[in-house]
Amino acid sequence: MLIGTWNVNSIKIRREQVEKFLSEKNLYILGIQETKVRTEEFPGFSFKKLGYEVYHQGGKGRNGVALLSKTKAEEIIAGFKGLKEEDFPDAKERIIGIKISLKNLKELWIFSVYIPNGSPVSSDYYFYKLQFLWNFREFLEVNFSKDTPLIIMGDFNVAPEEIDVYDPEILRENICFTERERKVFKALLDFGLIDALRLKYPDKKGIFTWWDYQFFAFNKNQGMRLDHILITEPLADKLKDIWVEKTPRGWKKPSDHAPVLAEFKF
DNA sequence: ATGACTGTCTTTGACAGA
Repeated sequence: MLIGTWNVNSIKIRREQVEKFLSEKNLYILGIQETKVRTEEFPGFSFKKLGYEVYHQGGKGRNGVALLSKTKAEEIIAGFKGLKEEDFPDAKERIIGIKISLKNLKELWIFSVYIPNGSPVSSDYYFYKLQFLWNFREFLEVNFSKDTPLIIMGDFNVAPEEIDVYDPEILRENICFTERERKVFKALLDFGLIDALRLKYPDKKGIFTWWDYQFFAFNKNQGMRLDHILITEPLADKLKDIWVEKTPRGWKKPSDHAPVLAEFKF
């Protein structure tokens, strides 16, 4: 079963690319980030006609997360499910989760998340990002355990390690690669989450999911690995392979992010 | 060279993104 995550940077601009991608890859589940439309403005019909159930939470012109699934959700979570919600007013535009039931796995939770960017470093917004990540860990502690089958995928806006950026010296303490962000991301993993790509390819260099629109960054493969698929231990031996699908980043009028796909044996 | 790109709205410039 193939699942994926893709920050599309506007579903209005990228709708046809997502349709094409879904048809070509026959994805079972796709998590989408940065739809940039209100909840009710999501073009659900385009994906329903391809056989997907559609779940979306968005905001006016920004944020917005969706899950497209071949299986109907049994439960849906939007945002932090009440945990310190007053401190994180945009959480419902950044976190969506569904519980589905599969033949060999009767309870699987899947999340599509879009962590705040946090730029500029040391601004109020930067500290909001750090607190958002920390609250996400608390949200997991309250609602799940490390033994729950969980797939948390999306744009975390953090490159965890030096091999996850094209040049750690140039980018050191730049947004998405500061010590503080990397520490909080590690703390999130300490809940019991595994970075699926590093489970399969612990040392492989040059794997990125985002490239700046400027500076011919994609042609030079000057990117960062900001989009992740995190899984709990019960799913580790079910992961067959995981990779970044770079092709859509080379299409005309691309998103600045490429999809990450994972193949599971469910 | 405080640049370079892209998408959105307060739209014909400002801003956010990463």
